[in-house]
This record gives sequence, C-alpha cells and structure tokens, in this order.
Amino acid sequence: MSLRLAVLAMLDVEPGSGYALLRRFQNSVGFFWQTTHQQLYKELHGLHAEGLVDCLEVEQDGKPDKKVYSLNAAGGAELDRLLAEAANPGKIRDPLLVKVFAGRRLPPDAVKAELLRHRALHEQTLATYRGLMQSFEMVPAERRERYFYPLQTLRLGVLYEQAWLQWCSDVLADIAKRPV
Amino acid sequence: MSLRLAVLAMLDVEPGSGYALLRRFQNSVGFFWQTTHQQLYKELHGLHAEGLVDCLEVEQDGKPDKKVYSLNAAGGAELDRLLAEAANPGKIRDPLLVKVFAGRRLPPDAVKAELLRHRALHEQTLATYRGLMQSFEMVPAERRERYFYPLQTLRLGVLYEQAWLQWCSDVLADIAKRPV
DNA sequence: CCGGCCATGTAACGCGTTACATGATTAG
DNA sequence: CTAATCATGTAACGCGTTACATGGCCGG
Repeated sequence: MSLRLAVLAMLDVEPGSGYALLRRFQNSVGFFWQTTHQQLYKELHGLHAEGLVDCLEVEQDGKPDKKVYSLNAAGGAELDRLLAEAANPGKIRDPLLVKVFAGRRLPPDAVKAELLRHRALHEQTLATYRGLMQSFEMVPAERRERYFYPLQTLRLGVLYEQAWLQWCSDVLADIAKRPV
Repeated sequence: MSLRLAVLAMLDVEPGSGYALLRRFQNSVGFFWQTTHQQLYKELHGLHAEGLVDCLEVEQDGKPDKKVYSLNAAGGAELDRLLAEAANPGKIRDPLLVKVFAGRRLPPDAVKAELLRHRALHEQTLATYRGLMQSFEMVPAERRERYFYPLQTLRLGVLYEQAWLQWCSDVLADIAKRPV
C-alpha cells in the first residue's frame, strides 16, 4: 500500500501527469520507495477507477497529450486513512550481505574489491543526499516549513549511507588484520 | 538470485532439511534476506531438479519423514559462480519514510507516536543483534575463524539499527523544537 | 484437551521488473 | 543523424505473501 500512499501524497502537494509524477518521485520519495512508470500508470488508473483522483486530459502542441491527475476529497480521505495505519519497519534486504555471509568461499581479494566498489557507490549516494539537503537550505525561511518532513527523510538517507560506509571500511580493516 | 545464493551457502556449511534450513536461515542470513518456508521448498525443488543439490529421504520415528539436502560438486560450482557476480546495493524501502514524507497532513502527536513505536522496535532488533554477536564471542578461538564473515554481517545490522535509532531521536527532537 | 513443534506441500494473488511498442520534438 | 525528452501504455514473467491443508508427537 505504500505506493498508493506515496502517489496520493505527491498529488496532495501538486497535481500532475503520470510522467511528471514519476520524475518528481525519483527525486524525492523514490529514494526510499522505488517504482517504475508502468507501476505508476497502473496505480493512477486504479485510483481513478476508484474515484480517488480526478483526471483531466490536456492537449499540448509540440508535445503529446497528457492526463493531469489531481487529488479529490475522497482521495484526501483515503490518504488520511492510510497515514493513520501503523506501518512496520522495512527489513534489510541486500545481496552484498548474502555474499559476505558466504565470503569464506571467495578469495579475500574478491571480497575486498566488492567492498571497495560498494563503498564508492554509497559515497556517491551520500553526496546526492547531501546535495539535495543543501538545496533545501536555499528555500526562503517562510516556505521552509513546507519541506520540514521531506527534509527529515533525507536525514535518514544520510545516516543510512554513513552506516554503510562505516561498515565497508570496518570490514576492510578487519580483513587486513587477519592472519594469512 | 540472492535466495538461491543464500540456500547454496547454507548447504555448503551443513546439509539439512527444508525445515531445518529455514530455522537456521531465520537466525542468520534471514536478517538481511527474508524468505518463507514456501519459497524455500520451491527453491530446493528447483535446485534438485537442476542437479545442484542431492536429496536423501530420511525416515524418522515419532517425527514426520524428512528430505535432507546437501550440496554436490555442481552446486558448489554454481555457488562460486554466483559469488563471483557483482551485486548492486539494495535500496532503502521503508513505509515509515513514505509516511513521514507526507507528515504534514498528520497531527504532530500521531507522527511522534509512530516514531516512538519504531524507535522501540529498532531498539529490540539492535538488542537481538548484540546478543547474537556476544554468542559468537563464546566460540573457542580456533573455530572462530569459520564465523568471521557471518559476524561481519551482524556488524552491519548493528550500525543499521543505530542509524535508525539516531534518526528517530533526531526527528523527535526537531519536531519538539518547531514553532507551534 | 490445547497449543506448539516437526515437516511438507498447493494455490491464489499481487507487486515488481523487464521487454516491447509508439511517435513527435528538440538539442548536439 | 542520433540521442534524449515528453508521454502513454501492454504483456510476460518471476518473486513474495497469505491462506489453505495435513498429521503425528509432546508438554502443560
């Protein structure tokens, strides 16, 4: 149900076409709840069929026509209902940990290489989150209140990536210390 | 493919029935790659059909019969092949973040309550991981080498839960600081 | 007697991913 | 000329979850 919640929340902020929503998605909620355009369109169809969103077809010149979706009263109620439901924490699900678990079977250099690669990837993601957080700081103070909660989610992203970086470094250090 | 990798890795350590594997799973790899008995049995059937594991039916008295699976040469080769493949980092996927993202629509107390609940859950999980790490310390030094890699994965669990705890506390503090 | 453990499975459904498909405009 | 952007969709497949199903043994 989180995709539905995410879509309704996006539409609550601002109406938009599936395409536009997807791009907004990928630069915000998408960091901690991924989706594809196929799923998004399907969800929008579903929401429309249930009467939770309104749809307006807009003709454009030079660009394909689009369908602009917006939240209606029923959709707002549904959003509030979903927000009131308790959610369980998501669980860790990372292929790298499965590989490291079985690391004994691999030559140490292969493990090291993979850890270095992942550390670099996590550094990149961390930089992305930091960049986004900085861009929030440029929002004028009177409008910053609107972005209070989205900003908080980014803070988790930063802590999350830092934890992974720390771990990659720790494990690399431990491997180096091992008797050969 | 991570389930397959995890199953092969478990069988590499020690053969066992689907049921026994599941329990071992839930106290080790299962922390960062979840599965259910249904999926496990399916995977074992598949591995057997592909000739990657051997299966021995064992009759027991007082208990139902069981099928003990063990890794064969082909399975070992497959395991090494999967281990050699590069894996991508898993992405964050947590409903709580979706909710917090849309937090504006909720009364602050509801957000606080949910954060407190999640903080308690993460504290529990952290305690579990810490307990498991301690039990590793009791393994005699000469056999500890075998558990080097599994122990490393637990360290990530600890860092991960600590990051979440930190975040819950940070957000709660920030909410408290806000102008009402 | 009831619930939990041991042990294995089938079936239905939904979510997620990948591939396939179209077609105009614009920037390099 | 090529690639990207805008814009929407269908189809197939596999992974994951939940429910359903069975049945003996053991401890409280």
